[in-house]
Amino acid sequence: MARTTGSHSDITGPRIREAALKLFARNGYAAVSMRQIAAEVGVQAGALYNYTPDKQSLLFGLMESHMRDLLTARASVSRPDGALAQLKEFVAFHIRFHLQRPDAVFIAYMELRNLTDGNFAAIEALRRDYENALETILRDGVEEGVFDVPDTKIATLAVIAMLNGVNTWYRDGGRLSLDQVERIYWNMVRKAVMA
Amino acid sequence: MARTTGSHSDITGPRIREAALKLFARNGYAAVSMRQIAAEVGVQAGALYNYTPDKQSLLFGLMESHMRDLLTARASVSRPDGALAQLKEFVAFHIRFHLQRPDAVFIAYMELRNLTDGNFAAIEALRRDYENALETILRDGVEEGVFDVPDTKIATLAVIAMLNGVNTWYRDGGRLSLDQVERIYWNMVRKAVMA
DNA sequence: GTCTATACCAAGATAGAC
DNA sequence: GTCTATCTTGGTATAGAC
Repeated sequence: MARTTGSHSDITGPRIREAALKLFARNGYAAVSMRQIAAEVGVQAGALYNYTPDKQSLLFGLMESHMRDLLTARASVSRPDGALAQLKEFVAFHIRFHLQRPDAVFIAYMELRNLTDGNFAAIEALRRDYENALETILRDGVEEGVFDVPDTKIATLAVIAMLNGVNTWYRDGGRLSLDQVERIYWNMVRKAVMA
Repeated sequence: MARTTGSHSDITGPRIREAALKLFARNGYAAVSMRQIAAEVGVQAGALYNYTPDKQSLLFGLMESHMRDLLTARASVSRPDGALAQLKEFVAFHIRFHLQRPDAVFIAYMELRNLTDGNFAAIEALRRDYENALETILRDGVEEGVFDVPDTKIATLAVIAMLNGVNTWYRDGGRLSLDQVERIYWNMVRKAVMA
């Protein structure tokens, strides 16, 4: 949809971010040009620089928003009693949240190496915050005697790695419903860490 | 190490592949230039084209070699009796093989989107072969009654995702020895799929 | 087999008109 | 706020001398 000259500051910004998200996820940050992003939005390349100082900031903004959304969403779900119930809630939350925004998830861990050092550190700090939420649950469960894991840090990374895998194969309308996927993964996670 | 004019066909080829492997893993295929690879080897950019028709072939060659190495290595390990013992052997094999070549592993699944369609299909076929080896073990175990998983395909992907996670954090000389890592992951995998 | 030189093109980013 | 035009840099790949 080609655009003509005019003023659209209120909608162009978000559209640039949407276009960049989609293109970065599909082709990779380094392989996507500012001209491609502009074409997707329907403006000329120069116009992008009214909204971002440079390409790197565009990438960082996308990743930072994603991580903050994740932490905010996680902070606002109900917290049941007991480590087992909390782990179940975490698994459900993680799967649903990540399946709802596959592009952002993909970027958030495929494009880490394309961040400048400072930006990388900022994203890593947010990621660690999220991992710590899960590790706390696992540690509590070990104390309660309901979980048995020799190393909570490694168990944390293992569980997250397993859950992230869902994003590589799940498709809406596929063989399994979201509820089924959630149940299957919850069972594997539960058994893996149970005493 | 700058090089002077001369003939070095027998060593330059492998060195180009090594340099490309390292640089692609560190910075990403799209972000690495042929000039950078040449500089790493110590030749001029034009000389690379005596060894590869283009950059894409260089990437594909690296990924294909890696996948073939994986399948060959997997085919040549001893196959114990019983699904439980085979799963244990698989976990140990997978962790050790992948930790021995982190750069190739990283490329093999981060750079899939930079392959042309035909090259992508070839790599995916090899990957499926490897996944099928694990799925066969899980199916056998379910038949034997030693495993209980509702869906062997998903369990396969979940186990591989969990094991691949080791590559993101393990470092030689770190807090845990390779044997410890192997034991911890084997315990989680075993419990996750056990009846 | 490698070099130097270069053709050709596309990248990120900026300037100034409207 | 967006456009057109352009600057500058660096990309892949090739040609031809040594």
